Amino acid sequence: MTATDTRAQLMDAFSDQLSTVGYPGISLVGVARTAGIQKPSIYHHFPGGKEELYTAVANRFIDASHARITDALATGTTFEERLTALVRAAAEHTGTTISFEQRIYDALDLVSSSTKDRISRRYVEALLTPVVVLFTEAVREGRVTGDPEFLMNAFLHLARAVDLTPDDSATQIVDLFLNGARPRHAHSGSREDPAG
Amino acid sequence: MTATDTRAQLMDAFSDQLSTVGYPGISLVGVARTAGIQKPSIYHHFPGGKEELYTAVANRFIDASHARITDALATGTTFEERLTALVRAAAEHTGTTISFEQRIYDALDLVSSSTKDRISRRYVEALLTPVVVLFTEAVREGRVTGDPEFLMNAFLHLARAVDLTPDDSATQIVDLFLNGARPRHAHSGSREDPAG
DNA sequence: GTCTATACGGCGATAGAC
DNA sequence: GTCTATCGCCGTATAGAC
Repeated sequence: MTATDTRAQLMDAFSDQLSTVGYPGISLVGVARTAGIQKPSIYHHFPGGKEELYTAVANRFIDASHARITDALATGTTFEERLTALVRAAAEHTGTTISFEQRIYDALDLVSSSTKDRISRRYVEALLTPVVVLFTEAVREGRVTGDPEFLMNAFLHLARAVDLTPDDSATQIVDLFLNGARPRHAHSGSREDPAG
Repeated sequence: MTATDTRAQLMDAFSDQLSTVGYPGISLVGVARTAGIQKPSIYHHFPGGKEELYTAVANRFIDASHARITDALATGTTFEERLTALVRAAAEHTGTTISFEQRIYDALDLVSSSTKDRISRRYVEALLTPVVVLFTEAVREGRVTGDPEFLMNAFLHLARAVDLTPDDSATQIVDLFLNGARPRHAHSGSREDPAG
């Protein structure tokens, strides 16, 4: 087993514990055992200990999410398709339990301020800014109205509702975001007729 | 200082720590010091220790939130006003830091299954069911379309976007929820190309 | 790279005095 | 009701052998 494998296994184990118990609840001895080594060996791969392990995991998550977002934006041809792909991308790292992304975010106030600043900046640049850019263009093209930052914030919050209704809720959520919950009067409705 | 005061102060201190560091990160000695007593005295008021303290705090939060929701639903005369009041009620316990409600929820997987079951059931009955009922009636009356549970879930997620834009975002969020982000009058802008 | 052994502190929880 | 004293466990982190 090469060093890279052990390093990756440590990050995997740390991620699992982060998802379930959160940063303060993580036990490094449990992380080490899951990775098949003893606790002190962690400090060979991550001399900074728990916080360096967190930094590595957070950065890896941000990079992976950024790639998913970029793919989602490149995949869809229409605006709706891009939004749907974004919701699905957000759903990928949203398990049946607590969101991994939420745990990453929660831990920011529990690490050093330099780590917090570094991760926060990368988070905004890699995950939020692309969505803001998308909505800025969409507003300019007249597809949606409103402040792009507000739209980004609202859309990402709404997208987190996807995990609880696994059917085909991505399209439902995009439809709700674009057209609202109110029944559409008259023509061009892709929904069923309003009752009562 | 009466017993009730100390008990309430312990719950306040526990709530503060729960908001900032989450359940596993809470230190009972810190909770005791904040309440002005020593650690062992906690067990006089809460013989069950950390978990009983959590149960008390969670139940108090659920009761207070249920009251806020009931008030919100009673205050508004129109459907929109009720939704706006709900968003504002949700924003009341959403500080600049991490949501207290999220911390309550996160801790459910870290306590005994009986506690989890009890809190979860009260949570659903007191906080989710009233919103489902509201949407069930709204669907029947034709104000909105869709599955009431999906609408409840989407609305509550969207309502959590309120804290980051403190202006008058409650009405913005309700407007987005009801009418969507799409411009309502298609002839006002250049929408010659509805596709990507 | 990984190990054994250990230092040092904080944790929840208990016993028993007052 | 609150205290002092203490138990046993687990936490991160380090030292040093191999």
